[in-house]
Amino acid sequence: MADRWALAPAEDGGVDVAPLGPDGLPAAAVRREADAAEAVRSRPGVTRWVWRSTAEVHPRLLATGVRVERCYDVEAAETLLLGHEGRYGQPRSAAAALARLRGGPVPPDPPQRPAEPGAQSPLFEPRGAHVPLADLLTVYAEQQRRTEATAHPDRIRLLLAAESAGMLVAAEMNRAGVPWRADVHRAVLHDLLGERYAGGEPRRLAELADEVSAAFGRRVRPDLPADVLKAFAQAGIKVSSTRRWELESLDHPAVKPLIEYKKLYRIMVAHGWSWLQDWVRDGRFRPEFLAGGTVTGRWVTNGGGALQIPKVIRRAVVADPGWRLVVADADQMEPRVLAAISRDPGLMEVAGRETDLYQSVSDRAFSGDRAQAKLAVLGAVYGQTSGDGLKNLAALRRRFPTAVAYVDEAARAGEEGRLVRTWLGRTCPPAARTTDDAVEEAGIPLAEEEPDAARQWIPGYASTDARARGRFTRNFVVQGSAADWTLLLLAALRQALTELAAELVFFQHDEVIVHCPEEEAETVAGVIREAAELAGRLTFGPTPVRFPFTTAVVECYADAK
DNA sequence: AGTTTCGGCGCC
DNA sequence: AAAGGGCGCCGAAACT
Repeated sequence: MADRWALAPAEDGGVDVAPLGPDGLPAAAVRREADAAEAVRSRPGVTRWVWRSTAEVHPRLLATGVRVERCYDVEAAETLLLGHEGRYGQPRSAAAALARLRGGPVPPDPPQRPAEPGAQSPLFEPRGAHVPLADLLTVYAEQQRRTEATAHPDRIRLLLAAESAGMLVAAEMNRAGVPWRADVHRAVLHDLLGERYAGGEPRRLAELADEVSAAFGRRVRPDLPADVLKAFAQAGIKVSSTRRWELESLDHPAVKPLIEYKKLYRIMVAHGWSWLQDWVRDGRFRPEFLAGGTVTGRWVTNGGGALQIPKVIRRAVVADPGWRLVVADADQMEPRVLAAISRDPGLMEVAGRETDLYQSVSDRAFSGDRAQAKLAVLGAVYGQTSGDGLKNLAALRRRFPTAVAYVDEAARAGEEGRLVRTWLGRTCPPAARTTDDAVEEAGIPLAEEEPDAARQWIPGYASTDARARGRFTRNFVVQGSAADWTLLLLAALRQALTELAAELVFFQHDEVIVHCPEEEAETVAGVIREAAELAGRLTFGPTPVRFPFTTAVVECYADAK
């Protein structure tokens, strides 16, 4: 039996701790201790810490170098369990869970804190009310009961453990930061945008704006869509937006400089000099990674746009001297996950090899046209409803009927308003009904004059448009099950890296970056591959599907592809 | 003046 | 070639 302890910060700045028995209840009296880090450090035999919120506790442990093997995050678990029970949108704090148990008024969750440019990752984040240890354990015991009441308690247990592991990894990555060379970043910006005039736009942007204006024969601001649309209209060209793919089809001399301007302008505003000022300190880019930030289980970042770093800017991600970046990408993750969850015999067979899956699919169903095969697979996963995608989808269905039927069924379930789950049981929010219905169902008393407060927590993706919702749930089962797998991957990787100096510094859906001493790099690359296969077995059980990674050992992120 | 929404595009 | 899923971010536009 694993050695489980619970921990809750006390109001006097100390911490309450208690050992837990197999039933999840305290096996001995609660102890008040002065310091959370010391309380953990002095109990190296504990294999899992149960606490309210990893974001609240873990950073202060990390600050003193204390390592936690595993945790159970009660609020992360509450979010997942509520979703599984079809009660998405109800307040998910431990305090709210306790209030529901006791039948008292349920406190709303605190509002999401916006990004704080320049701030370190949040250290002593109070998000959620203080909950005494005894109350926390009441909630925990009830969560265990709810877990056992599900159709697949083993999967839910794994999901809760994986999500908690994700919380640990996120906190550790937030502390580490991404190695970032501000000088290289500035050089890239200078190359792309030219020198900056005081108070004005950079030289290259100014030149392109002049070219656009010259082409139209009047002054046009290329960064203002309304101005651009008007200019095209005056030139006798009808265009409904200034999206790039639409502009590209136009025959007009302004198009080329306009597209170039928009590309560079985008880089300047999203990852330019002010971004550098805000988010990079002491050689590290410090975004705040939020595990479980989306309904599919994908992570998000709060601030810094860390999951959208443009390719050209990756030049600035450089390992420390004597260190390397191990950049690892999962190969064709989504179709491999679809093979694992649908158990389609043909797709499992091609996913059972480590070779390019899209090529294998195209050999079997698309006469060797890899691009078409890839479009067909992604179209099936994303719910493509028109164009070549439909024709390709038919070809895919003939050869891999069980796989396509799996996502079709997910789409149908979504359209009919049924719950849809990932492999481990993360659950898609139910379809939106009217605001009033949803409010009543959630049991939240709401003043008549506050309809906006209700709409606020009805997620936008819970669309009332049945077809849009079908596309969402179709994608949800694949994207979400992939996220299940990546959480287990991160947990396994974190565990395996403890013996090394290496640190996980970046994670983006199907890609990880480990920063490590040069001599550890090959070991790390192997560790990632092993973690991926272990995660595959843990997540999906016995399956022939393989989860290969492409790994590159580089000094600079931009050289990984 | 402050807050929310929109348009467009970066990443997967 | 065409426009399907998930996000975050920015400035401008559209509001209170």
